[in-house]
Amino acid sequence: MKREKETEEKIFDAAKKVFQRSGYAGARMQDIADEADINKSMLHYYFRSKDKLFQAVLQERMRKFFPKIQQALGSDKPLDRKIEELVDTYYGIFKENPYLPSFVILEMNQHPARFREMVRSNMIEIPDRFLDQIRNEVEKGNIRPVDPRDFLINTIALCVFPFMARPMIQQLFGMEEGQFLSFISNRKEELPAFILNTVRKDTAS
Amino acid sequence: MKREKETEEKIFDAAKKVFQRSGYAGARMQDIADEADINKSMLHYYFRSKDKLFQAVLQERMRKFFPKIQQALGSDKPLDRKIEELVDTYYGIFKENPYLPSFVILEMNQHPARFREMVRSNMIEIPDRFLDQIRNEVEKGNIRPVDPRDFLINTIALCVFPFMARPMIQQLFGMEEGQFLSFISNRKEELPAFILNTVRKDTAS
DNA sequence: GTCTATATAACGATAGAC
DNA sequence: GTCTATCGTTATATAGAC
Repeated sequence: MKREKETEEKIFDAAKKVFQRSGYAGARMQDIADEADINKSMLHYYFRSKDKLFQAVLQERMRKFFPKIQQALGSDKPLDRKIEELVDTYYGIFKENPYLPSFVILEMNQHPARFREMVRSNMIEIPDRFLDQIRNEVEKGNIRPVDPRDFLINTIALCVFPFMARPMIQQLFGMEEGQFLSFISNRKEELPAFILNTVRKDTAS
Repeated sequence: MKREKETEEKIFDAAKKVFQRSGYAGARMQDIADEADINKSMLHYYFRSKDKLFQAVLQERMRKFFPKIQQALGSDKPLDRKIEELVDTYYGIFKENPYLPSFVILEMNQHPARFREMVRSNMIEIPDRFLDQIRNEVEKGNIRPVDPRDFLINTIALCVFPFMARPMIQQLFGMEEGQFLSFISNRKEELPAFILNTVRKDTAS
């Protein structure tokens, strides 16, 4: 039957929405049922427990997004093009999933063991090609001597942070929704330069 | 009596710890009581409700830390010295409050209205002196044309992000606690350069 | 598979003795 | 002020009719 798949999917989509907005502890099974417009019992029928449903959501979110990042990091493009592509990837993700960054940060810190296990079991790791590329650029003298891990953290931080800190940014700078979106959109243009500059070589050498 | 203040303080300290680690929704009054080694009823005797206790904690956290940031931003130091001082300030705070960044992000996104009201009522804002300073450096041609808001976001992102993403960083790079701390400590030395470079002027002009 | 009704446990909060 | 006992609610989860 078609109905079967449909119900499970409606529940799952609703769960993604609610868990991302409220986190595990803040989410209510009833909220998810309401969001899916489905009887609360069905949640247990399809997923047994809140914990199981959450695990499924977390897993799906990770499998959907990390590979995209990994792919961008692991491509054979030159560094400047790679960073542009990475910025594009991040913005594409967050445009449609604005709660994703704070959700990941929340669950990562709340249940670090569960989170790490999920990273490990999904074989999420930083492509060697990227780390080697940075070391290579340093050796060639194109960028200044830098720990590749620092550079990666700089990159992700500059991409991700504005989305996580959105409420504070809007309050401090008096932005409405639309103003924030256009600010973010403008920022995107500057972002590759910000990122690459963090490791740009001193010219007064 | 001395006992009075002591109990209230023990509760408050425990509440800070538990709320920062677990967030509002994830925190349990019993956990706080246990952490304080005090009867659960006392929590209500001194603070009436979980919500009131949380508000008190959130308020205290904000009043303790934001002024330090504001002071660093608003000083009359030259930009490079100011950034160094700001990095110092952030690291000083997070060294003793590792859960603070993720806690703020969590509550900011979970209860944006309450958060904004608290920002507003505590008159937390970005010192004009800082924004003017950036505009001035742009005009003088010392840094490249940049929205002061972008520069501020870059600064905070590069300082704060590693503390929020700690579990992921440790997992991806296979770091133990000690290794993370020494990584963070090394990073601190590079940070002012990373930050200032994001807006450094092109030399190929 | 879907619904209603209900079991069961957890949690915030209060009453009342001391 | 501090404790024990307990109330009232809400949350997850299950039983059972259809």
